[in-house]
Amino acid sequence: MGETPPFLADPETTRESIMRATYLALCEHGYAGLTIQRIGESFEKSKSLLYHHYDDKDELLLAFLQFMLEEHESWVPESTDDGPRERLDAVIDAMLPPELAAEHHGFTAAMVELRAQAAHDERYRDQFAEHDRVFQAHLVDVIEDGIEAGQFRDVDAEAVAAFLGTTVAGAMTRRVTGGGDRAATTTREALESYVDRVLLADETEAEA
Amino acid sequence: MGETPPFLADPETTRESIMRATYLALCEHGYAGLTIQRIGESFEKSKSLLYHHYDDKDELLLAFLQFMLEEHESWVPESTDDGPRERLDAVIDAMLPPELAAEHHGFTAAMVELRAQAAHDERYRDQFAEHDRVFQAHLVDVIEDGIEAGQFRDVDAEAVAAFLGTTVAGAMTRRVTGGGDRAATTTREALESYVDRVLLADETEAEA
DNA sequence: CCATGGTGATTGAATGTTCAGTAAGCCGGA
DNA sequence: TCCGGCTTACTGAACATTCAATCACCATGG
Repeated sequence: MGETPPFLADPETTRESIMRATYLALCEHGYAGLTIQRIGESFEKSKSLLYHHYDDKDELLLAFLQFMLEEHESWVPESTDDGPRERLDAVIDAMLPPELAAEHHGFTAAMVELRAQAAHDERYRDQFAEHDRVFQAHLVDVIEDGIEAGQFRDVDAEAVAAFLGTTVAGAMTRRVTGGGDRAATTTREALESYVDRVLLADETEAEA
Repeated sequence: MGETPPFLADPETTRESIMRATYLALCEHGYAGLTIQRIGESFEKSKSLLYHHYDDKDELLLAFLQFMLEEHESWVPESTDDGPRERLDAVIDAMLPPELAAEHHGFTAAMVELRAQAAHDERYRDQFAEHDRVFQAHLVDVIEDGIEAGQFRDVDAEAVAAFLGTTVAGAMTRRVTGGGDRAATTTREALESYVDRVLLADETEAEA
């Protein structure tokens, strides 16, 4: 424990340092076990300083989600070198890696917990709605590029992206709240076959 | 607010009454806002009596989940009259109704929150793993019946059921944590088309 | 008279939040 | 260069609240 994604490795401002501490505390204790005290313990400065920068715990966590979303946006490799199919696989891989490393597990679990807060808190709901929009827009991009490149069938990209996003969200949730990794791996296989069927059906139909 | 499913309508034992109170409090306040006090307020007897019947809050909630699962099992209509396709649609409808009534919304949201607890609590994880098993077994039943009846293609029922279950879980989650009902309705449409494609492909292939 | 079901007041711990105060930079003027 | 005032970063201790859990006590039927 103590690993962070690269953009959190060596924070330069105090706020970045707080984001890092929040990340670490979330991974270690989950949202349910997250207290200001615990964030303070992963923080080189004092606990009360958190209140100097953020009004309250919720504002801090919302800011954390916003921060992660922004970093995530500026982090997507955008490797247009590969073909559309490879790019699509890469996106799914990023959200649903075949083997969930121990450190990633804590963070994934915490994100599932955080998302659940959206069920009764509008601010979280807005935040995750935006997150979903960004993720889905990315999927739409990849799919439409594939269509223009003549590699994918001329499907409704929005609809396919929404479906993929929903299924991936379900698999992420199940992976950490139920049957374990098997839920994720079988979902990946099923998605492969779905993509084959729906997006690459040209060849399949040609075979028929 | 104040509506309950039929099996909770008029509790006969004190324990059933506690389950009912828990249900009502969960719908009204969500898991995040659920306190023993609030359960007590939806309960005709006193709050301390809860501790007479359950050791602590967690035991009560776990018992509640177990209770809901058992009632749900004994509640499935098993209408074998309809065809396999109709039965499958009915199952999906039950989990993902096209219009989420206000009262159902609170309960769905609470279940999403409750499931998120499984991310850091093994007892909840076991509970929801069992829930998923039961639900998926039901789907497998319907699919296998459809295959035997010659209405569905000879697919891997386990795999298809797992995929459906995951997607439905994702849609339920998104419905209450993000984009609202649109996530659920588009997912339903996509699932329809998936079922057409994967399970009923005989006719489609015949057309080709 | 005691076991079972039930009550209202109380407590103790956890935790978010505040606050008075210190240290450290910054800047314009003498 | 040094000084005074001003602002920002930061701290430790205390405060206020929430909430699960308990306790002493009551009632009623067998």
